[in-house]
Amino acid sequence: MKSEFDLHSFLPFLMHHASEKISLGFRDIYRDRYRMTRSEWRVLATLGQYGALTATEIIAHTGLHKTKVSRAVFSIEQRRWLKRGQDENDKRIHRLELTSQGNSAFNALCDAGAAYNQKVHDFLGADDFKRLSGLLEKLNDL
Amino acid sequence: MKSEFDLHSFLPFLMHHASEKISLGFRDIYRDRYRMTRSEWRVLATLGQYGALTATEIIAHTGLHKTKVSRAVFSIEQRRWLKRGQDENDKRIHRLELTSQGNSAFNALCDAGAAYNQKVHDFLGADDFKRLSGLLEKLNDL
DNA sequence: CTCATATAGTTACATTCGTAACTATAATTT
DNA sequence: AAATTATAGTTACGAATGTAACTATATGAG
Repeated sequence: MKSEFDLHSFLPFLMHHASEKISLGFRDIYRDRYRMTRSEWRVLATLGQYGALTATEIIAHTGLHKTKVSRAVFSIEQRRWLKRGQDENDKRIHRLELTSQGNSAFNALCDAGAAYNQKVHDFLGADDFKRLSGLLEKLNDL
Repeated sequence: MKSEFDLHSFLPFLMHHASEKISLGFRDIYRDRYRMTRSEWRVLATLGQYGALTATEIIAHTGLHKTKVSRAVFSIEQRRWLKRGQDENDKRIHRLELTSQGNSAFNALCDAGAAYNQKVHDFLGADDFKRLSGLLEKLNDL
């Protein structure tokens, strides 16, 4: 073992381990209720939160790979949870927007999500939760 | 949009986003140099750090799914980077241990990993880095 | 205006992944 | 000891993923 290298302070490991734990905990909920993948849930939630967006804007918000977004949009569209609107100025672009059914599903999952988030919040305590959120946001600028 | 629910304080999103950013940054290194997958790198690193382990112990350390570990071990074994030793008392178990070639590869990646980790460390600053590591470790007990 | 380059998004293909079923061995019960 | 249950690890198979190539449209240079 190299002395300068320690798995316990190697951020890619720590992050990935914790992230899997946290995201998989909530995944069970949307997977069991709606048979959604993680990408689909993230796209739904992003559209639910921000309203109409293009695929590229969803990518900017989520960091998802463009093929994941493309497939998730297709799949959510097939459920009739979103509709595509043509953009007048740029025919390459679709304005993606949740239908009322899509919004209902989103709202239902928000409730579950808020409850889940609260559980983590309580576990960490308000201060540490806030600190963690802040640090994670800061990493986005790396 | 539900008022109680905000993507910017929803931990599964924050964590996953940040985690992908951080782990993918380093993945380029082991992927380009050795054509390794993330699971393979994690298994290699775990064995490098802790010495001989069983597959179950690797799972305990990393949180990886058992099929990922099984496949990663097979693949690393094929590179001659690890060897399996039979356990005297329990024939189901293999003691997995890096060969000297495996250790060389691990050491080389440690150097790159330490450099990468340092970059993040410098970006966050020592205090925030330490705080973040601590919070991530705390989440393992959730 | 035409040609070259860039961007938005989709798709084909090969790889990777997760679930569930399986084999082999160990531990426990009766 | 035989039967049952539990554990370690592997594998088959379908689902999800990433890379690279592709289509369509837009933008910019000459």
